[in-house]
Amino acid sequence: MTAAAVPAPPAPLTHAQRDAPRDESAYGRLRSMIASGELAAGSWLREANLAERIGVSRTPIREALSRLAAEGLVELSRNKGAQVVDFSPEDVAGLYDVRAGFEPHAVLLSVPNLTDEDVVELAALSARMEAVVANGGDMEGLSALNAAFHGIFIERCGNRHVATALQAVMRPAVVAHTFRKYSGEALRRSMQHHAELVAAAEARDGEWAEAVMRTHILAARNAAGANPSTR
Amino acid sequence: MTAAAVPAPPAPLTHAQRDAPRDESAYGRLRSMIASGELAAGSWLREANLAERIGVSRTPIREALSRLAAEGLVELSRNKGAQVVDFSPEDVAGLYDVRAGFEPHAVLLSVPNLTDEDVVELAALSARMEAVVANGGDMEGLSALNAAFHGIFIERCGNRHVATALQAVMRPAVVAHTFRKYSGEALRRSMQHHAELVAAAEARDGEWAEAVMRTHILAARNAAGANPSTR
DNA sequence: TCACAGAAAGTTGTATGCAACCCATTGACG
DNA sequence: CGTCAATGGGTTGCATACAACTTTCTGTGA
Repeated sequence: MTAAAVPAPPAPLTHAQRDAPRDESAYGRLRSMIASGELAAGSWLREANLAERIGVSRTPIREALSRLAAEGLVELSRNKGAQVVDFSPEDVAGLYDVRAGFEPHAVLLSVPNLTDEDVVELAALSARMEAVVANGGDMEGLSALNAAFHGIFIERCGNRHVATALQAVMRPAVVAHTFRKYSGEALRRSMQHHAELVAAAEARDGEWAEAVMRTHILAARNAAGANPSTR
Repeated sequence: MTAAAVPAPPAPLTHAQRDAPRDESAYGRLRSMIASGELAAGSWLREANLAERIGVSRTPIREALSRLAAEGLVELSRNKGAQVVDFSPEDVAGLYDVRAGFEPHAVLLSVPNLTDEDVVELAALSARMEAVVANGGDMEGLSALNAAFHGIFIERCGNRHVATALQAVMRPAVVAHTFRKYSGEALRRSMQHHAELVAAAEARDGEWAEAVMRTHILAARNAAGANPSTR
């Protein structure tokens, strides 16, 4: 990818950041229900049922479903309804393959653009994630922090459309699911990658950060049970 | 990017293909109105107004707008409405940069997977595009054919999420706008690229195709008035 | 027993009405 | 004259009602 000398855009917040912790909208509620597995993959989503569970009418449910469909989290069948997309191991592998091919380069571009405040925030997010892991749980919260961490690099790469493209393959549901499948060791290693990314960012060493990010994503692909040898 | 050995998925048709020529739904109508410039970039979209122009009630309009917002074609402001996103030259450059970094690799992966029928279809699409250019016009139709042409490569690359990610940066409105800005010479050169891609596909030479595609996209970036020297 | 037609139930797609909210104008007051 | 509050028009957000479609069940006939 050629470096686009786009002057830092007006901070297009990612979905994961904008409505990460508590989004009371029907869209946010549904998304978190999918991410948590409360709505199982492959299951049919009945609008009336969801409306009652969330406590709104069908109208906002329908808008949320169409938005989720555009993001690829659910699949709509005309006059038949929506179902949560079921990610096969091959699908998950494909998602991480795209990220592995894309995100490290975005990191390479972004490191020179990072402000001191960015680095401080990266360090803080890394520390918070380690704390969550130490307290042993809340994989959904961890997933949100992780999205914010990665989002900083992506937003600073100088091309806001990189975020657009990557968002399509950073499905919260899949990431949360991956975290849940992590072994204790894999989880600790993942946190170490974050710490090393912070170190590379502090050193403003883009190539180092690029390499760490590639490692990080390929390790995640493996932890998701989708390493090349098994498929 | 590592090649994902995903066994050709059940043909997830792209939006551009599924509803390219005539989509009578409110979503399709709105999308084509934006692509054609009938709804100017930056202008506010009033739901009641659109509903009347298209001849439906506000409900399907609202769903279409939220879907278009998820795709990044319009921007929603809560309680204020939607406006067509305005792509600055830097934005357009960023879009083509992402494509330049991504799509050639997808082509490299896809060429070995192309069936004879795929190659025939590619040749047919290329011929149809040349015919449209020879008849001198219908940039919207050309844009649809172009999307189908590129879509074949993307769908055959063995990773359906590549399509998901690329779709986010292949905005029909931008592509159509780029075509409109093409000079006659740039347009003919673009068609030549297509023909050369067909030749590379017939020869099953992935690296050749990859190189042509990279050329093709960078030429498009330049034609869009966004070559690096000018920004 | 099986196949098929018909009806009935359930679900989605659309239209409409009303409340909440934003914005601009206007008027009064300092 | 400038500032600020009230008010009105206009738009969006949500709830509800109804129409259209899909699926399933049931009953009849071979």
